[in-house]
Amino acid sequence: MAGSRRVANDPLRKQRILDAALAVMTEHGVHGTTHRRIAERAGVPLGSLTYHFDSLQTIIEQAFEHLAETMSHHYRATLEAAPDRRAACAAVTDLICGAEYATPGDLTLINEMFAYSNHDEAVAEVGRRWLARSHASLALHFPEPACRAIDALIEGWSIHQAVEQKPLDRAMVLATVTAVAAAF
Amino acid sequence: MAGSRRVANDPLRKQRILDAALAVMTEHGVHGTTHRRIAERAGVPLGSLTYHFDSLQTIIEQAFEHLAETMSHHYRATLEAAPDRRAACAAVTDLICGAEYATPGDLTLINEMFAYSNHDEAVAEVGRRWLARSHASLALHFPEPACRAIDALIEGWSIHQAVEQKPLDRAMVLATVTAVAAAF
Amino acid sequence: MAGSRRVANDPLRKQRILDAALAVMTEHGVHGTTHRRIAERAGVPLGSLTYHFDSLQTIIEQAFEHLAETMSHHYRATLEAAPDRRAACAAVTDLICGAEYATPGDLTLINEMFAYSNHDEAVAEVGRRWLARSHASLALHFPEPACRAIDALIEGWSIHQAVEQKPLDRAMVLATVTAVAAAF
Amino acid sequence: MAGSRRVANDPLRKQRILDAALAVMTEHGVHGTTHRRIAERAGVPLGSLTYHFDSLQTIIEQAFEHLAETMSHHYRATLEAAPDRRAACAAVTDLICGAEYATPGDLTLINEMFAYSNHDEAVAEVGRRWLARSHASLALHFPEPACRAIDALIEGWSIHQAVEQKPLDRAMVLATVTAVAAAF
DNA sequence: AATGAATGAGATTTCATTCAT
DNA sequence: GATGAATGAAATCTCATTCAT
Repeated sequence: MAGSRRVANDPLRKQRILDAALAVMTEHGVHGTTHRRIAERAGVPLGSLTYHFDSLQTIIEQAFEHLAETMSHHYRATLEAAPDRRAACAAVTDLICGAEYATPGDLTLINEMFAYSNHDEAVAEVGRRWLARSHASLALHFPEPACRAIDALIEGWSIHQAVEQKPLDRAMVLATVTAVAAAF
Repeated sequence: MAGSRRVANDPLRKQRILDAALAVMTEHGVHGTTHRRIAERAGVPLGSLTYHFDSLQTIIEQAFEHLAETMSHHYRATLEAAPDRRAACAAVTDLICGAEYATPGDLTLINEMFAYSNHDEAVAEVGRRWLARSHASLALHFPEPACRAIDALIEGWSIHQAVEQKPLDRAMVLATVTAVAAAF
Repeated sequence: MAGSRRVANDPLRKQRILDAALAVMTEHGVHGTTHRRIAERAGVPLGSLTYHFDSLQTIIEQAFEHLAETMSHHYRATLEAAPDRRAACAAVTDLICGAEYATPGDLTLINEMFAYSNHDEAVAEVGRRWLARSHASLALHFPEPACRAIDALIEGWSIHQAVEQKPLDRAMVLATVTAVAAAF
Repeated sequence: MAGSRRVANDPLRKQRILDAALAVMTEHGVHGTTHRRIAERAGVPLGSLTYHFDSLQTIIEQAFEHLAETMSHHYRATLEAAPDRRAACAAVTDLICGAEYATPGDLTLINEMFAYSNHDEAVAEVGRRWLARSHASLALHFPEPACRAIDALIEGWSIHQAVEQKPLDRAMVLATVTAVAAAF
């Protein structure tokens, strides 16, 4: 009857669930993330989660995948927009210091993701892809070893900001990035 | 003799529990850490955990505190042993690359700790003290801005190693550290 | 039909749980009332209790609420059926002495409720409403001060019967009620 | 050596424990009474409780026994001091209304005791003795049936005061007691 | 005589997941 | 296709009681 293909009532629901999952992980950490909290946050019925996703673990994995996707794109776009290495150094500095690159909540999520990746192969793969893409984006402007160092700075300072809850000294960051870029 | 002072049957038990907690967190992450797993690992009965600690959260907090303590000491000792800045750069490189500074398991734990610190004020404080002590140790050899940059490199590369599961290029690390140290 | 309204498999379950809770409290007292005992008595799985009720305390509160409701209704009906004050005195005497008003188990429960009300605000409110409704029912036949006195007799003799485990002297009760009614 | 008879270090400790038990029961109810809370309240070590008493139940039983003893004595003394029936009516009214007879906490405890007596034979016996002694004290002034009625008023109004948390109308109480005394 | 560390049984509660509708 | 009532496994935690000292 009428073919069994039907359009979902709420085609954005899966995405809404993943966004809610990220919000819950930001607030409560992976260790405090439950079906119920996600459902409440997303404003969808509880059964909807297990209907759309095999398990909580799957939700977490796909949520992190979505996060990495978004971040990597922004990262890529920012670096592609830089005309030369000097501009690229400034762009990286913006990525590190700027709240528009990553809100405090985003920094929390990145920490959660890298921590979780040690215990979940799918997320580990997401993390590796993230690093590879960052590396590729940086490679538009910097030699290979500088890419690795700059990427470490980005990760490291993300943690520092999350822990210390205060902004970085922009001049110091720019000087460091520039020095590292020039070292190779 | 005749004194009425009671003595613990197993005076090292608290520490054994904390060590077990770290082991469980390494293997399963904070999200997979439970009383039962810790008790089994420590070889103590379940009730022992809540006899010695108010809650699982308390155990996690004190375990991370213990971890930070140990790491900071090693960090400090390594830098104090360096006679001059060149030696200090090499020492930092060892800290970053060397498996004797931090086993893969330790790297996992550090990730867990910084992730958890976003959701637990006591651990946040432990994280801040960790950063402050690292900074102080580095300040034995480097100017203030360089300390912050080097520290970010340490944290960032810790994550990279944990995610990529492969050793860093020692020469590249040393070159980066040296360049950063010279930049200020 | 075809409606998407979900329907409880066992719509009377909540009430069954509350009834079971009262039975357990009768037999074991509030201090011996546990989830397990209630679940067993109600013939429902343990998880069902916390699915339907936030906590054991909530179950106890709602169970007492249900008890008060039932009792108050019977009380009201009995007094409304009395055509005049003489009949009302007889009715009150029946309420006090008659096992059909309150079984020994009910007397126990009433004691439990008033005792518990000193430690739980919700049950305290239930107790106050109970008293107010008793008072209103008595006020159909007696002047205000007599209502209070008669109500005290009902409560007091309930306790006596529960403690002494033997029936009251009906003539003495009737004489007392009549004397109190005439005193104001 | 030196004979094994020794004087206890703290001969009042048993009584201190029983007093603490009553305090805990007043605040938390029998259902919230634990060894630990009693020990803390009494300022004695935990092991002291099981050293002096066989079980928690024993402590509760003896505490209620002590309560009944104290109350009965006060009751008896008050009624013995009354020269005639009129004075006895006033004395009973004082017992019912006066906060010096029973603080709000005492009323709570009496409720707890009668509730608990339905589930503990030893306390049931204490309750029966209490009633018998009250009866005997009242019998100094009133005929047998009046004693039972007056006693019910005392118990009933105790509950009312505990539930309603406000004082009784003394004149109404006196009028009721007088009327009941005159009825037989 | 006295204690408090220690434990195991069991209490409350949470929660991923199942499944009838 | 979708839901939320329902459940059982397991999580956290409490506590009476034991017992080495």
